[in-house]
Amino acid sequence: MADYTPSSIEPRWQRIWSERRCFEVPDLPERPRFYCLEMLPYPSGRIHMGHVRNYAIGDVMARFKVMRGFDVMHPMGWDSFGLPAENAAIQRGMHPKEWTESNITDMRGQLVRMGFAYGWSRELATHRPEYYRWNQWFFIQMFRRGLAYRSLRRVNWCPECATVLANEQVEAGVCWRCGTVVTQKELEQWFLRITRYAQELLDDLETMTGWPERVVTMQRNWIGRSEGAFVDFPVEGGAPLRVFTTRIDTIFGATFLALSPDHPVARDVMAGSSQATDVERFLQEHRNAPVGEKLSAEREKAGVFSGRYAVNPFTGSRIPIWIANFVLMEYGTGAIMGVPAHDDRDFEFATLYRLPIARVIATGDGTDPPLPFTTDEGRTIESGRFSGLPRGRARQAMIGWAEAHDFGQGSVQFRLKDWGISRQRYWGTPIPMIHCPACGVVPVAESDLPVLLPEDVLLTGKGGSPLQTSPTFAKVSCPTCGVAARRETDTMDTFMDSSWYFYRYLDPANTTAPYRPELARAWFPIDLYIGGITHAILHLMYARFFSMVMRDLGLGAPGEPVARLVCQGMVLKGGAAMSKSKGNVVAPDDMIEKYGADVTRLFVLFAAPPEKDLEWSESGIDGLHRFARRVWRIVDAHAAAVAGSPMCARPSGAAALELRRKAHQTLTRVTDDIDRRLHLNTAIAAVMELVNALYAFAPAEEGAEAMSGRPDEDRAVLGESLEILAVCLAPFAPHLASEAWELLGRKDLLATHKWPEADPAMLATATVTVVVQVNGKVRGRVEVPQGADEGSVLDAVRSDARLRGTVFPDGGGRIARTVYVPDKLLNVVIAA
RNA sequence: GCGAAAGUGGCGGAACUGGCAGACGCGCCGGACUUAGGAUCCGGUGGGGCAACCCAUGGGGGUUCGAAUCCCCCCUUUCGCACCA
Repeated sequence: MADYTPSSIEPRWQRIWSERRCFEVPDLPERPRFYCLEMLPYPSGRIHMGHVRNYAIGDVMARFKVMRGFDVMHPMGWDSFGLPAENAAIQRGMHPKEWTESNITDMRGQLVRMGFAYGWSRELATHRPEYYRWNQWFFIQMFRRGLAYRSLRRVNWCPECATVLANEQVEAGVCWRCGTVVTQKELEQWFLRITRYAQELLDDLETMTGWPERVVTMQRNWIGRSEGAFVDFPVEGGAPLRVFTTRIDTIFGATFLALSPDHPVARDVMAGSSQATDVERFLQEHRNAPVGEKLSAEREKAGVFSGRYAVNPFTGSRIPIWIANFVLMEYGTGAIMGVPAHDDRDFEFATLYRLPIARVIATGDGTDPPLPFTTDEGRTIESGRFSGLPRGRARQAMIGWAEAHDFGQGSVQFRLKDWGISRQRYWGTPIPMIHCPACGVVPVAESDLPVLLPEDVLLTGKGGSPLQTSPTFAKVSCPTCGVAARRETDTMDTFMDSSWYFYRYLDPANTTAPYRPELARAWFPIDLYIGGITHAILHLMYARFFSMVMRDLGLGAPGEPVARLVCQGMVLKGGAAMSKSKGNVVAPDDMIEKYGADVTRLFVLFAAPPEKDLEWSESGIDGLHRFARRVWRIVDAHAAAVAGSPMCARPSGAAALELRRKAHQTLTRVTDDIDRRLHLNTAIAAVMELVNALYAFAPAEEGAEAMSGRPDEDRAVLGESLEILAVCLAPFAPHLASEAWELLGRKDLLATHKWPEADPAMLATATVTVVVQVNGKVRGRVEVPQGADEGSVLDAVRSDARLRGTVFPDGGGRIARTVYVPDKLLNVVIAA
């Protein structure tokens, strides 16, 4: 008997799958299609257990659908632009491209060794010009449609390194590299107008039933739609101030206005007033506050009186204008009306600075709750002609009044902001724009794409955009008028790269278009997309946005690219995410060496359902190793004895019939668990049960000799059951399953073998066990023919000596009623 | 603070539509085979009485013939957002 040696089995099958191109699909599907996608990795150097889990889940689905006869698009690629490559370059003097390409080679090898069924001919890497030229092309299309524009934006700035910092590079308010306190600076940046699609992005969420509820909720909150109104407050001796409010029904209680310290008129409002020096000091302090602190809700409220007054357009009363640190410039208009009686924040602020508090909402039952009263109940009071209205009616009436008198209008605001894509980084897609002194900002001619990332740059981690250090890159002549002009030296946010890559897989070699639209029409939407919950908001929002834009560009994209989304949980060790800094990393390569790829796959799939976090456990993986060896031994022991046995659909022996039932029931369970429920852990549990049943029927230790003395039908059923075992295992442990298939004498490839249908006759049993309850408590069980009616079950209960006394205490006189669920349960209710 | 998800044996988890709680695996206990076992196989394993029975799915209430599952309140944990006017 040979040992189970994954180190010799696995590479052989990997070679066969690759040589026979088992997982390559035609550009246009010829059979029913299934697009199975996993989030592409950043090529950091090594795959980790999180990747293994993510890709193992996708691989089960892809392999299963291949066997079910689908044309399965199951591609893999590399999200290969990004900061780590640049840092590696700075630290080790290696070019980012060299570092990235070498990592890709290593990681591809690791994925192959895991036995994942990718169509590698479609592999892409986003740092390659043949890919990123289409980022540039999309950018230009968006620019032409007004979807890309320039604007000032505050960025994190390290004065020591003289460089822009990404949010991740700001640690507790200081520069990650040199520890200097990070300040803010305004720079001209490129933006994509995702807000144009805000309403559609929100509306579609209602229909996205294939997405996890929590992701839908997160996206809805992120879009953050609120209905309200703009109101202009006249300012004494100045231009009116516009505020946004969702609570215009409380406007009669507005006792102050508050401006964000970042509001463009904050400085002007107080010019010449007696408060000028106080305001100046306040603004100065605000500007110097560390970035992290500035946005925190726990921050103490603070403000300063501007010295000016505005007029409430509804009441005509004079109210002070304050500048307050809790007012955000980024939302609404950067100015608010303060209604302390009906807003927690305004209340806190008014209390702090002793501003008046005026109740204008009452419940009308004489038991008005204490202020601030912020719920949506009640009616207006002290609100002039609008008094006595329910909140909703008051809002309508007041907006109408403001519109009629031309000092306000109803409006919808979104929390979602336009997407700033400029990065002052090297390792990204160059933004294909040219700054011409005569024509302004113009796009590079499409025939000149791609704008190649220059090689002759200095990477120091200091200073502005690295592309500026190239002696040749920025010098260009204007594509419109020909005069000397300057090339844009910023690069794109790498989220651009990952927003549409799943379309490029369809047509990765296309040199004249990002892809052929008819291919998108044939393959989209993606049937199953699997990835980490960390991308629930940004990546998936951008991907949806891009898909809408691509649809509107006539590229055959559906508005929503992903039909079903699965977010797998994290892989933990010792209760914490595996990370280098914690030193709790388990390397997939070590696991392959120790247990093999199949066992590693089985473990990550068995230990927890896909959506839950998975706690790594060494003894847990031992259990799966044992299981794999059990499978191996039972196949190895009986393969010779069962080879060539004809099928036996209706064995006469009880044990053989029982085994055949078990095999076909397992097939049904596994099929349903994978296809409908995506409960991969219970699918594996079902296969384990089948293996246990096989051992009970024909222990491996007795081997071929014992089987040779058994009836033909035993050998036939054993052979069939072993084949079903191989089939059921094929998506999870494909190498072991393929090897078993071959041992059993099958000449075709299991990976592309047709997934069988269970024999319906084996799914039903002649008799069923019906649970007998008294008043809902289990009192026993009876065996009855399947489909038996209530009377027969009661007869069975009466003929059971033990049950009779419990169920019919005085011959049945006190039975109030019975509840019968056919083939399942009989509940006898006995009156007290 | 707001929002979402989850809470089941010693552990990971199962129980699909309200119908036998604890599938499957780990661990543990016992047995077989053995010079030996950290290999393998077989059996046992929620708790209490050790028998018929009783108790048990974070806690408390409710709906129901029947609740891990549905409803209400509370507790705990995790995640997301965090002054969004």
